[in-house]
Amino acid sequence: MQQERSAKRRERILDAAFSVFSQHGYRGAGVDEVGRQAETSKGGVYFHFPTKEKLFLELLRTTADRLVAKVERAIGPIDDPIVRADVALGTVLGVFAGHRTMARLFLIDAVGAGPEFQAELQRLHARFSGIIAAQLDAAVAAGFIEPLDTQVAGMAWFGALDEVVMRWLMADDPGRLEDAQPTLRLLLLRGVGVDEERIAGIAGERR
Amino acid sequence: MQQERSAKRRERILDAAFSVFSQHGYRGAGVDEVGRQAETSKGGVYFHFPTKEKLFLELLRTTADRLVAKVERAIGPIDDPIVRADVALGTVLGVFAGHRTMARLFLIDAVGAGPEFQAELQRLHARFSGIIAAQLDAAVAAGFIEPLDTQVAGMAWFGALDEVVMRWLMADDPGRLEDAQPTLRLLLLRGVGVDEERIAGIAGERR
Amino acid sequence: MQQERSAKRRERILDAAFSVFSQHGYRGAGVDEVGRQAETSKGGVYFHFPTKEKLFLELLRTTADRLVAKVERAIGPIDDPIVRADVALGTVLGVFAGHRTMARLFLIDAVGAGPEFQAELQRLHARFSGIIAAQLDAAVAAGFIEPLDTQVAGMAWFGALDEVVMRWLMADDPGRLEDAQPTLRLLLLRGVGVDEERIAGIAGERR
Amino acid sequence: MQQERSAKRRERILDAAFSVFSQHGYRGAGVDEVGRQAETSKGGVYFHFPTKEKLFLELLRTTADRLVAKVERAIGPIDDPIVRADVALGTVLGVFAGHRTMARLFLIDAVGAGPEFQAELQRLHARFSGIIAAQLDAAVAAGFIEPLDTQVAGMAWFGALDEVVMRWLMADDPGRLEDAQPTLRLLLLRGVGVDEERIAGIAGERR
DNA sequence: AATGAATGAGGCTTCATTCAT
DNA sequence: GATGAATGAAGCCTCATTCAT
Repeated sequence: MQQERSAKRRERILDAAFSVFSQHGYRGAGVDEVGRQAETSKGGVYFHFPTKEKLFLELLRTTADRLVAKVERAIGPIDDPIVRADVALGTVLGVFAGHRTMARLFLIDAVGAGPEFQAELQRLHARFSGIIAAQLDAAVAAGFIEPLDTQVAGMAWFGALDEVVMRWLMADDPGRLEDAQPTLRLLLLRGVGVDEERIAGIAGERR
Repeated sequence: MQQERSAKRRERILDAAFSVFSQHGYRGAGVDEVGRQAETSKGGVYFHFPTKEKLFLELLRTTADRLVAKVERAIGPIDDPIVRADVALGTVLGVFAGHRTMARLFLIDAVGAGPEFQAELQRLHARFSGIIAAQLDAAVAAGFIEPLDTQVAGMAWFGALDEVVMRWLMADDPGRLEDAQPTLRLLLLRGVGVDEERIAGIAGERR
Repeated sequence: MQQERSAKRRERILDAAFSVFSQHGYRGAGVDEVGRQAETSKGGVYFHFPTKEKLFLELLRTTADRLVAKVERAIGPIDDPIVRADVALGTVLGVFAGHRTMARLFLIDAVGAGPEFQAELQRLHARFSGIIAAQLDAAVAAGFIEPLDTQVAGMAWFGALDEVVMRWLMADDPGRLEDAQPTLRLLLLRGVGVDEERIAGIAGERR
Repeated sequence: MQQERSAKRRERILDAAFSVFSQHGYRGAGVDEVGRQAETSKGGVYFHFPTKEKLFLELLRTTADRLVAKVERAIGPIDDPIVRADVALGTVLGVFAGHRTMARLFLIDAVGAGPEFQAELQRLHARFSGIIAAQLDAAVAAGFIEPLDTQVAGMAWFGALDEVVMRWLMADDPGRLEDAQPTLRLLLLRGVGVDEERIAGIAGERR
């Protein structure tokens, strides 16, 4: 019973931390504020997490897990690796579009949290570009596209997505993030060598 | 004479600020440390710059100016817009490759420096993606590629570049950044619809 | 329990602030020193008061309240407005005589604390001279003295008192402040037109 | 020739110091600002005065000298000590009325300038109240008023004047300082025992 | 478990003073 | 004589962390 309560409190703190870190960055975020948003006290936060940095790390890990899980759920039932890559991209785009603050947390820095944290962030980026790269590898193996450096391609995909989202985040008059998707899809799929006909097919399905 | 000395000192401070901000981010950087690296005192920094934020802003502006100037010098004598875009990308890549710290400053964000700074950073990203977009517009006008949303394409190019550089920056064993260029070029040029033959031509010239 | 402790600490800080501000003036007082004298840390002070200025303001307000209350208690049971005025003056004189530092805080100014503070100081002076003026008004109404500008008279009384106390505060060999009271009383009462006989009566009572 | 220029520059610095100290108090005044208002540099100030405190002290002394000289010039041709006292008071009032800033410098503190300065300020107050006391002594000797503690009376006079001026200085809507003079004169002269008839005579002359 | 008071290192900034030119 | 760049101590304030209750 109390365990439950405790776990719930922990969760509330993570949620609050998410919100605060997203808005102020690691260095700018205050533990006080996290406590306040979690409807707890500063001491409460320190009961559940030994350190501001550990709190951030855990936050990053769990949030990343949720996001990766969501992507994997989305591409699970799909066979065509090209479509899988496209859906992965679209899913991430969609999540970010719906959660501006999460986007900031992931895409905007967290400089100042020490090397341990930087490593975690890198791992996160690597997971996403790795998912893309895996689909591209499969596409190469299936003969759908010519061989290429899929690692770099994965990074490029993720980076392109990242920038578009970031600019949208910062814009005064954002418009709809989804409007950028067709161009992005065309650019990226064509970039790795998918022929135009197939792209048109994919675009058609998901219109 | 003194003016010269003063100007030189100012420059030294900017250099030091560059280094310190790059390593610790805006919030994490200390004015004390900037002074120390500039072989000056804290007060010396404040004689030349009224505020930590203003110092950062000026740094950003002047560094951006230098970089943009370098890119424009590089593409100046070239006519073919496709080649220009490629050269612009290559130049930025090269500069970053030679200055890891500058790359961090530009690409890793600096949450906590206030909205004025965020705006400046956005302007910077916009300048670079704008340069790309301009070349793509010219290429469309010249009939080299099919029409597309060049704004989004510019962002995507810059973002792809950004991510590749970032990952290289963070890698334990970086390898050579230039090795990623052929893949990136292929991906991006093919992505906007440049035909493979022309890409091969460009790649050949610059090999 | 904790509330009590906290309140007590708050009080200790106010006491310390009182002492430090009195000795160094607003600008010259250091928050560090306030903490030290309160047997707390700088942070402790800032836990209870958001700002040096707010601390000063609160100090001023509460001390003024106490002083006014004391004066009002002293004149409460007295009917004759002339006597009331005299007692009010005597009370303030007595309090100052017993608390040199408080006197400095009230009478020596605190340039540099911002307009909000200046206003509060003015309000304080106005309260005291207002109390005097009220008694004089009553005395006029009762026909004990001729009509006169009681506002100016109140100021003059307070100012005369202020200067005498100040000089006593600053003197190398202060002597007893109370020794000045008979002269002051004579001067001020006669000044507003109280006849000598009545003055002698008052002076007799309180000798 | 150059001596003249130097002396003139010194004078300009004193003038500027006067203005700056008046506005910000001792602690709040900046040497930089003094230099700027004197159309000189900080270094220039330090060439003429070894220290901020010495500058302030000299300023105080010379300004006081001027003021005392003015008072003495005003009362010089007058014989009746009562009138002399009254004229002295009126002169000071008039000067303050015309120079709000000077008034602040003299009447508002200068806490924070160290004991040497406090002593000087005291000396200044003592000079003025001494002038009054001297006239009162003469009046006693001449049999115009009954004997009394003229030291205390002098202080009281100066203090009353001080407070009235201060309140006028701080008021939102000051009105004319001179309007307070009749009440003040009546209060103070009657206070020391001048009979009403004579007061009426004095007041009549100067109306 | 939780609270919130307390701590103290460290951060940005100001400013009196010095000194090379 | 004068300038203004430079110094560094000191000031106000923030905030991660600890701890008595």
